Amino acid sequence: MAPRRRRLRVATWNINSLRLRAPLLRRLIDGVSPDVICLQETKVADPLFPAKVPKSLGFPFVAFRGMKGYNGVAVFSRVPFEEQSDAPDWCSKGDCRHLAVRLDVPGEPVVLHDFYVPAGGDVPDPAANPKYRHKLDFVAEATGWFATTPPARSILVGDLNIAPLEHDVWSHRQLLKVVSHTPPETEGLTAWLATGFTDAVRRFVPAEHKHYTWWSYRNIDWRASDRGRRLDHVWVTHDLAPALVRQVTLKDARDWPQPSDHVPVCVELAL
DNA sequence: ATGGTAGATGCTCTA
Repeated sequence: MAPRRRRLRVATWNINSLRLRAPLLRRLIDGVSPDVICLQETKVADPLFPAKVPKSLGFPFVAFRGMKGYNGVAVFSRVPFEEQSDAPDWCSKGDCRHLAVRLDVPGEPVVLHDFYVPAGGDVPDPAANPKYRHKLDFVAEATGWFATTPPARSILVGDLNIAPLEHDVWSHRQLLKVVSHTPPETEGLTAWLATGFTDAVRRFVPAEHKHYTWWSYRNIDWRASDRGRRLDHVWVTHDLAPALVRQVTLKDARDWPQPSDHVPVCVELAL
């Protein structure tokens, strides 16, 4: 029997509270018909995880890692998967920022990483700001891990909290000293990418085009001021790059009722 | 140079 090609759509979204915004997942599903949804900032401890939410939306395969109040990641899937347990506890903090699963797709499995990188606080000085130091350490540790465990047939998504390119922010010059776009962060993220990945979204959106996934709640009119940043990413290993079909960034999600400050990003592959 | 909003939590932290 000839192997059947299969389209795989993977969406990533910083939902900023799963329990509060679960109703919005219907809009995400109607918008991009994802096979897999990776969430960040679920903000729910595991014993309180709303298991009915993914089931009722038609996603029977679920993994989650959460804690009280902060952080938290989850994967909802229509495709069977096995959770990988060999990933490190980044920076030994046990703070629920990563899940890795092995998707049971036609052919060899595809490994999917869902990351929530620390935001890093306000002051871009690792000596004065432990949150910024943690962020840089986290990225460096992930870079080291992928460098010594070279990834293949892998997808890495998530809120990486860094906008690496000049046109991933509304003003490159004005954000060079703002956490999310400082040289130590963008250089760190570039080194992590270089452990074996390609930036899937930028294969479809030219580097000279402004492209954002996050707009602050603190702007009265986010669309008019358009002071956005591209903090949410989809990377694929080089062996999967030829399979990339399209990307969709659901900018309209920023205007959904009671929105997250991040919008979903979805990538489709023809495996 | 400043402050603006949002969510979980519980007299404040994180983003």
